[in-house]
Amino acid sequence: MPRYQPARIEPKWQAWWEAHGTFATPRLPPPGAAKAYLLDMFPYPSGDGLHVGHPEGYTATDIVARFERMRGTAVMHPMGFDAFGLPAEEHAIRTGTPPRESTERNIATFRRQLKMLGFSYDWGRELATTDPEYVRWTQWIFLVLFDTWFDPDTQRGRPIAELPIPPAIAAAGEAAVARYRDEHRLAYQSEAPVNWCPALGTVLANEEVIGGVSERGGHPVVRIPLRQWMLRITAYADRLDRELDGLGWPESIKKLQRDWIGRSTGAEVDFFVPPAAGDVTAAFEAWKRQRAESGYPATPADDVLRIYTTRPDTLYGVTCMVVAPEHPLLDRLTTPDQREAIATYREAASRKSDLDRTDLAREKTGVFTGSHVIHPLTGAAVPVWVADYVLASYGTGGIMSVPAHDDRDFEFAKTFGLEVTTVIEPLDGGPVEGLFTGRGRAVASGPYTGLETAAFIERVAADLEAAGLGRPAVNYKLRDWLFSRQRFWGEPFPILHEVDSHDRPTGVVRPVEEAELPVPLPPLTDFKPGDTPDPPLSRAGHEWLFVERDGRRYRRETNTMPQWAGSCWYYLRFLDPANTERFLDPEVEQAWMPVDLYVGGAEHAVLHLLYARFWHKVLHDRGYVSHPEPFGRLVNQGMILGEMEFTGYRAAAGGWISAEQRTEADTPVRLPAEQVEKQGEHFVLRDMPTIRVESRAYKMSKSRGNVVNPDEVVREFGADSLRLYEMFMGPLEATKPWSTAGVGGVRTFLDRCWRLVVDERADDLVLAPQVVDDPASDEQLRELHRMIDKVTRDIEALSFNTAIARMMEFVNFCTPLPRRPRALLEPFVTVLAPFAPHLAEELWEVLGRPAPVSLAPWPTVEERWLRDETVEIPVQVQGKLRGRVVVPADADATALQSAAAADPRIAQLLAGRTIAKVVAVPGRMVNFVLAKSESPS
RNA sequence: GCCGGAGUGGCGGAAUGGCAGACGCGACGGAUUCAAAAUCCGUUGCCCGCAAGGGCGUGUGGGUUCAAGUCCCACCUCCGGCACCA
Repeated sequence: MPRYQPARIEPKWQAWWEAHGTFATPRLPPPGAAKAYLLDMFPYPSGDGLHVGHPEGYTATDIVARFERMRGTAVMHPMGFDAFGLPAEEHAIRTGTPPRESTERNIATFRRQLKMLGFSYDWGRELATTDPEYVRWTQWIFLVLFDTWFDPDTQRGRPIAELPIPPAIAAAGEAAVARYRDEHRLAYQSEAPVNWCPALGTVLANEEVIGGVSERGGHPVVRIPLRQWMLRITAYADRLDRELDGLGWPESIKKLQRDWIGRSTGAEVDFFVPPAAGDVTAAFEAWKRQRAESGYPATPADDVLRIYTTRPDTLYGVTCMVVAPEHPLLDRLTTPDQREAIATYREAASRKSDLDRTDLAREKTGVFTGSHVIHPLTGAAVPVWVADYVLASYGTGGIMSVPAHDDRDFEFAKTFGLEVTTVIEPLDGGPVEGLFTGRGRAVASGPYTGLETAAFIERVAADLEAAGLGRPAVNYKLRDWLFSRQRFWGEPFPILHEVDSHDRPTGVVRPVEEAELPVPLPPLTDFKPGDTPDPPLSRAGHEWLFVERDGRRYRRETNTMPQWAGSCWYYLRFLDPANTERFLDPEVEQAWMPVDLYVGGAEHAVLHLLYARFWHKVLHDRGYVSHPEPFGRLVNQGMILGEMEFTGYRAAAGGWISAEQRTEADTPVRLPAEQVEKQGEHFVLRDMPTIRVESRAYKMSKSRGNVVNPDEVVREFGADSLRLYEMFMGPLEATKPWSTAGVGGVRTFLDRCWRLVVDERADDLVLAPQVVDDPASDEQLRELHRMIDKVTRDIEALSFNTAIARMMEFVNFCTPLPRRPRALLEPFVTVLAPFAPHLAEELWEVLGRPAPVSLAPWPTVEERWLRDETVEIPVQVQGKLRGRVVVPADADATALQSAAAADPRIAQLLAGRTIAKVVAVPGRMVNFVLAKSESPS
């Protein structure tokens, strides 16, 4: 009884492929062969094992990989693990198990599950970001960043040794030069405010802080400054933005990245801060004269309040200035009688996380500093306020407030009763009362009155620059990348801090020699965070912590890198995973890069993809990689939701309550599909049709209990069924709900494929008696070649659902055939192979062909079988379908028309009518348009 | 609020401006069977009709076109993301 048993054949072929090295990739593509680098976003090996979302993208790339291999392309298709990360560390804190142990266990689970699904990875290239050899090169790349400065003139990263040293610095000695270099490196240290939660003893990410307290436990969080490693990604902001242009990425993802980078153009303008005593006008005039001579300074002295605006055309509408609570000039601007109010406000602001401060629902707050600055164009005195809606970290940390033409300024002015001065009118129509944020024409703007926004901006920026009062400027929302974490389970920084005889840092930093890499994690038994934001590594033994070099004593950097570090370059290491001499052989890099197809979830649209592009560009600038961009084509697989659910609501008082009337007090109850029916737009209870029921699929989650486990699906249906189902569900990029019945459907299809070839009633595994060596008929060949053609084109377009539908049609065509020619079945099995590789290998063997079908040549489509001799053409009268005629495939418009007119039914409809026009599209359709008022009734 | 994406049978979904609903699930009917499972064959958008046939139909309202799910305008709903960036 040889039925289709995936549990028997799947492990068999997985073992076969492994034993024969079927998917091992050579170091370089063979001469003359095309190459394809097909990459999945490697998973974080969580303790829960694989989720059904993982195999969706993995199957898609695997089908392409197998397809390309069969077409003779050299395929790079690797897999690895993004294994540093928080969950392993928290598990370690709870259980005392070292993170490396649990991580290795989880990787073993993931590896087993991935192999169970028959993906054609070259497992010889497997890597984990936690492998000491991998960490070695991650640290090495950090040292490249440390050794690089960004030359704004050429827009490229260059070796720090090439950084021009200003004469004044050079004259100040070696220490000053070293400091100057440190300030220009792409990896640099700075004091940055972080969210410190004393109760949890850890620093939290912004996302982990809600309403000023920790997400977990609800403990207070304070903002404290901490010395952090930063990466100067902002230097590359412009290139990261512009170089998205040529990429084959979804436009939506490009836009997300552009919005994240947030490039805006406008102008910087200096407002004069008058001296506390003396003649303000005279001082202002003197300042202007001085500026006209010296020009606009790159960094503002403390006699000006510098602001950035995207709308310099609203300069005449400024009614106040607002600075961030952290603004450096705030002390100087605060008058004695306002000192206390300002101090209180600042203190309150410092306690808030960024998240609270940007809560839109909140009323605007602020305090007047008591002082005024002088408007550079009008000479008017403008009051200066402090408010936390202005962010210290963007632009200059201060703004000019134009209530008439900016939402936030308008709201602020309303709250505090400040003046609103209209200086822009819409191009169409007259003045607008109150707020108008659009572009338009300037009014009451001195010499600029009457200019339209664009012209105004251009002129005023040029005038300001000529007068040394401002200049055109570009700003980015993107901030430098805070790169250090106070965590154990991450890559240690290959950095040494010089210490004095009392182990106090001298401020001198020294990179670890390349030959000494990797810097290993120290052995620790206690991973718990402490009472201070000191990283766990600071509790390492002295033998790890302190080292001597050239007679000086150093303490190791005890922060670790964030999880993103490893995923920034893994796609490069896959190409040359065993190289002990360098991170990647340039010959190999040039042969395989860039990645031709990168598939993964949209949750990485910004961070991972932006960080990886940044590192790649630095490596490119420094000559280590040949392409400026790593990922040529990107596709995001859609999310797989849980099964569709029907939810009714039980009223607190008892009985059902209709879904649209429910309140928080009513209890949701999950209903079986039989109790529900559709009525018009909504689902209702079958027994009580007045009660509406919600129908929706939800994201899979443990708490909802709708998580589908791939192990169970494979056990019940087989890996090929899981692969095929996930591809058949719908378009790769769409969000779609899981349906176990649907898995059963594709399993039935695979059963039918099996029976097409195998005799199920025999005792042994033998060919079905219908399988014969007859030549295939013309009709059969047409069916076959059309199927091959469609599947080929659909794989190229990643439209796997329709490719599978076409294969199903082909099987439906073959099943009733009493004689099934091999010439039909063998090409079908090869076409099936990328989708259901185990079944295809087994059928290939039953057909008596030499394994593996996985490397058999992809069948060629013969054009002549795609053409029909006759076609059925729809005939319309007045655009309505009224009949069909069969005509030769090459019939022209005239022939079509006469054939259609000859059809009895059409002739009857046309009898006695005046034909105004006939539209005949050869091979498509015929439409008779009747003269007006003559439409048949 | 802003920015994406999507609205097509009971469900998942097909459809270069040219026969709406391919393919699958479910449902119904038949064959097979002592029976059931499995399998095979068929029907299945809605309404009227015994039928032939006819009418309606791709979120809503308008428009372009011989012809619109597809193009244009306005709106509604759902999903996802961002969110005081001056």
